Amino acid sequence: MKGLKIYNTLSGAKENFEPIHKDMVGMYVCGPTLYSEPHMGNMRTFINFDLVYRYLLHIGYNVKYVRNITDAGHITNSAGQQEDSIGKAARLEALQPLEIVYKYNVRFQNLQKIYNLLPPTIEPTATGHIQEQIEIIEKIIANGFAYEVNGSVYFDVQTYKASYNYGALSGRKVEELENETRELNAQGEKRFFADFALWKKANENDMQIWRSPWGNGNPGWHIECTAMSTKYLGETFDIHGGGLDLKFPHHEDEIAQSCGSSGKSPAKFWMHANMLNVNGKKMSKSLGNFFLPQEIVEGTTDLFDKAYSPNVLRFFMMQSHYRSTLDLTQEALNASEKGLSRLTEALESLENISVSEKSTFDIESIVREFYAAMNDDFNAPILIAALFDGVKKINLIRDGKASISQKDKTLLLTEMQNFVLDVLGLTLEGGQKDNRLKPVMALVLELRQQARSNKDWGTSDLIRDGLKNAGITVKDGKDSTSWK
RNA sequence: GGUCUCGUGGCCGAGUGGCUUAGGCACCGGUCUGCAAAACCGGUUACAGCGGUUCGAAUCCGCUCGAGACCUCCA
Repeated sequence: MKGLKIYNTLSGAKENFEPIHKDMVGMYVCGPTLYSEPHMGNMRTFINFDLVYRYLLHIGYNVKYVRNITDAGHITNSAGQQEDSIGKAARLEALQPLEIVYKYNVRFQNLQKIYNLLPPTIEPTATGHIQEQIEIIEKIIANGFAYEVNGSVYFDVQTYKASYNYGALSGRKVEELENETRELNAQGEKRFFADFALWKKANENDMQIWRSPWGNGNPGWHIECTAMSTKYLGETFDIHGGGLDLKFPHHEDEIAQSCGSSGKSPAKFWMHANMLNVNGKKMSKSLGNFFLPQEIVEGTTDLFDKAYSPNVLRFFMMQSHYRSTLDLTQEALNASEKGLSRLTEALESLENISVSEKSTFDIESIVREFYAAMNDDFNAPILIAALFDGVKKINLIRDGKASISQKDKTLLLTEMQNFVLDVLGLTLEGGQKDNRLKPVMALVLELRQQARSNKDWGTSDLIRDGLKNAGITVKDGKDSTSWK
């Protein structure tokens, strides 16, 4: 019992978290569909679950973290766009689906490094698990919850509904689902409008086709997650996560598939990360209001007039709770940039702070706040507030207005580093100064100090302005001058 | 149309019955400083509206207005 509470979408309440197997946690998170570049909104979900992963590790769990890569079923043509006849003719330019996936996966993996995401234990692909998907479909059919029509297999929601609660996760009732006329040629094959495809018969245009007991085709939209989570984590595991937009139908259908095949609900805890908004609206490809994680780091997006480090983006996201929507604005990013800088600088100065006999503050209670915040459903904003409480104390001690004992200093330093670096996944950018630059700067600042001693303000300011143009800020302290 | 969520001070954003100065940024005042910046200290501004429950509500209930999500691939 580590005191962690997690909001479970299944129950709609925070519940005490106890893993199925002592000290072991199995976590599955729905990953990206790599038919195009992941945007910042996609990244928010992965960053939030990275926080979950990091905190679970920090409090001592052995975590198996599975996050899939969808590379089948959704990709119909080149780059997911309308294919023109000329492009089709040019064989060299026509990309195979897996070429597209590979291309964007390389970028996605790079983004994970840039944004300091810990790699999952495994990132399995849908195409690598076709056999497993087929086997689960066979089980579902054998249990009477699916039927085959014309080389396609559909999940039988009405039959399922008689034994299980379809809508357990999303709270939806089948009767209330919109029964709209959808322009799907398969619509006529379904016994019931809410039935969903487990296996689809191949079309002539399909670029990905596999053999199955029902003929050539490709897997349905939801079965891959059931197959891969079952394979790597078992029929029942601890946490299933994903974006809020996947709650229905994707996650609801995963539950149906698991119950329909193994008779067991897949996950004890369902966690949903909320959306990233731009001007109050969900960032999405279809709305076109998205930007790429790479663009914002490089400052090449039109939405902002400057570049921000991935560290700032991460910190910005950590300042809101994962279950809340978050509105991205330039002003908010600027606020995060400054706040983060104050936090990391305090952390650096803590290392060099001098100690006294006694502490003015109750350091242990501050540290307890860190854990209390994260134990309360990963409340990172509260954690950050507590960290800034530490910042304020550190600055007071540094200015000689308060004191800290060696023991407390070690405690505070260790825990603040733990939470800032390991849990929040931030990095100390200020600490990456070029070693060759250090002596040069020391020399330059020495010359400037001499000028200042001689009241030669012209030379002093010339140096200061020149350094500023070079991107180096000179900070005149009480006794010494520093730079960054 | 159906289901659901949200509306907090200039901005972002926690908080779900009384005690949080939440926090960050901005702003104002002060300290420091050759000046400036940076640092530091202190301070102002709030709970969409109306009604109800309660000794007491930003927090519970109802209504109104507004925003958004899902119902179709979607993090």
